[in-house]
Amino acid sequence: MQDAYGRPAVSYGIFTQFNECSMPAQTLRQLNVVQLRTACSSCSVHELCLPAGLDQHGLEQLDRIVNRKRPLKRGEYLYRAGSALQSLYAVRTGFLKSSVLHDDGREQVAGFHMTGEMLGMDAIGSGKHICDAIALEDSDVCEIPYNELEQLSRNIPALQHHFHRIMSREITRDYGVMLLLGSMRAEERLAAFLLNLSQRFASRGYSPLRFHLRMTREEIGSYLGLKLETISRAFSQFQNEGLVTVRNKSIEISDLERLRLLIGHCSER
Amino acid sequence: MQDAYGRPAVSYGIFTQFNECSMPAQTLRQLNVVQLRTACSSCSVHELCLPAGLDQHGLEQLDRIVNRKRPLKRGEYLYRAGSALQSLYAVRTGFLKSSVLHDDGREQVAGFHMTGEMLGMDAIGSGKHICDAIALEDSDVCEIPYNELEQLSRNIPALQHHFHRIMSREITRDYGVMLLLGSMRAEERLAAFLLNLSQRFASRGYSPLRFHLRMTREEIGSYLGLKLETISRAFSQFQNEGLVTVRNKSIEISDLERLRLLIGHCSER
DNA sequence: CGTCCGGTTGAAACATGTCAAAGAAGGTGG
DNA sequence: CCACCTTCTTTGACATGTTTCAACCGGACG
Repeated sequence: MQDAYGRPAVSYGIFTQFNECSMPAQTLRQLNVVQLRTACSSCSVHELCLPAGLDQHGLEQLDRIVNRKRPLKRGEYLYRAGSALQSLYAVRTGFLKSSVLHDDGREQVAGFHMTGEMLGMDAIGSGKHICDAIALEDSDVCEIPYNELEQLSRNIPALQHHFHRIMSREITRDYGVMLLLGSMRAEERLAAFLLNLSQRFASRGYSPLRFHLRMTREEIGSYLGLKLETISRAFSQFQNEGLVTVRNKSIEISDLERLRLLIGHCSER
Repeated sequence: MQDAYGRPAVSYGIFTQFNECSMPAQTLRQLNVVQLRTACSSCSVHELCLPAGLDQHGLEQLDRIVNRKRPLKRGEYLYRAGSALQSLYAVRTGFLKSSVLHDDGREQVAGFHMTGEMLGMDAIGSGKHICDAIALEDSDVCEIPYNELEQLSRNIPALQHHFHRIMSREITRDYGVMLLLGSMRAEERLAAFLLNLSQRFASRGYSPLRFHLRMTREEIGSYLGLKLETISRAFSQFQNEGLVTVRNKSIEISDLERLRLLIGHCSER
């Protein structure tokens, strides 16, 4: 069972309807209070954000600290640069970006976040977030109060280790982006970006070959260190070469292998 | 008391001589065994890598797990991409780089590391290092077995929190590099780089205005996503404009303020 | 003393950015 | 449900910044 975007239907309780109807805010808030304790143990995507080796007792303890935030509408901020660290967040459904703002107004998209991914670790160092996190579509996130996570992870080694791994993976991801920004040309960057998305969709049970971009060309460009026109041209180029079929924000990868080969073979820069 | 590079003399026991004389390797190794237990508590730079709130007991426990590695010669690897995670490392003296290698041989320098900075966190996620760490000058590092650190940090909240902060700061640093690579032009990048070095030297008690670069133009270029010729030209440009005086690898910043202004005011890219 | 490595500089090539115009998509309110 | 408005996207022509290629310099080192 899949939706219009080729996403497998994920059941996540009565929250589903919140994205589809427009309840008055008042009702919504009341329901949320009830929802605050929604259990990780019954979450359909918990294998994405929780350690495999977590036993029943550990799960229960975690359930006790994890809250569900009010669903975010497209364009809403999850947190803003400068705001104090309260919690880390795990994406339950939806799609977010985080972006760093330079003093002079330049924006650099630092990452895109999808189901099962964790946000907010940038704030642990200084106690303040250094980037904005913004929903690119209506999204639903779990909130993990940071202090309680730290405390709990002292008692549950598996959780502790898992948390370290998540932070470390953020670091390695960043290194990958640096490699991309520092040494690839435009088409390579876009190919790498598409392949990365493809792989992330695939590991969540979506099609690796057909997906919808949730972000604009400008946001892709910002992430890849390019202008939106360059992104647009690169897409056209890929399409002309029969690598992908682009129709607005829907992408179909026609030749995954050639897309892979493109990286590292189109220049020696 | 300063050395030829304007660095304050750091006393760190009998190890000092290892950098200055050339003992037979055999003798060296024997001495190292004795040195393995060199105490953090007596380390002159421990305020750089250890939490402020660590009490005497905590320090002693940490001393028990931290080893001193054999000093690295210039050009030696601390670890290589692909090697299994054993330990994290704190730079005691010296200067290292970490670099990611792309399949096709392209190298991207992901960071430079100086006294008090921690390396190796990239490996926690997968259990393997994803980058090479190479000494750019003779260096001396402390080795912190990762498993033991994880265990110890469960018992010492201050240590745990400190470790999280260090990882988080690595993430925010990476975001800064992404901003730089993604949205700055060549001269801005170099200015940002120099200012960053300046500030790091300053916080270690060295001069913020005069310092020696430990890396080549090519390594700077790789870090900044530019070619070595571009770095060279940018240095010449800065010199012509009276911003810095460059003589080989020695840098003197003549106009810190104008260097700062340069970032964000030379383009709107 | 010659060689090698790192650095500098110039000229030309090239990739990407900039500016502009026009078209398509998507959301909003009547 | 349509019309309008805004935002996003595409494409072209041109400008610009950075790379590429090549020559040369100077210091370090055997």
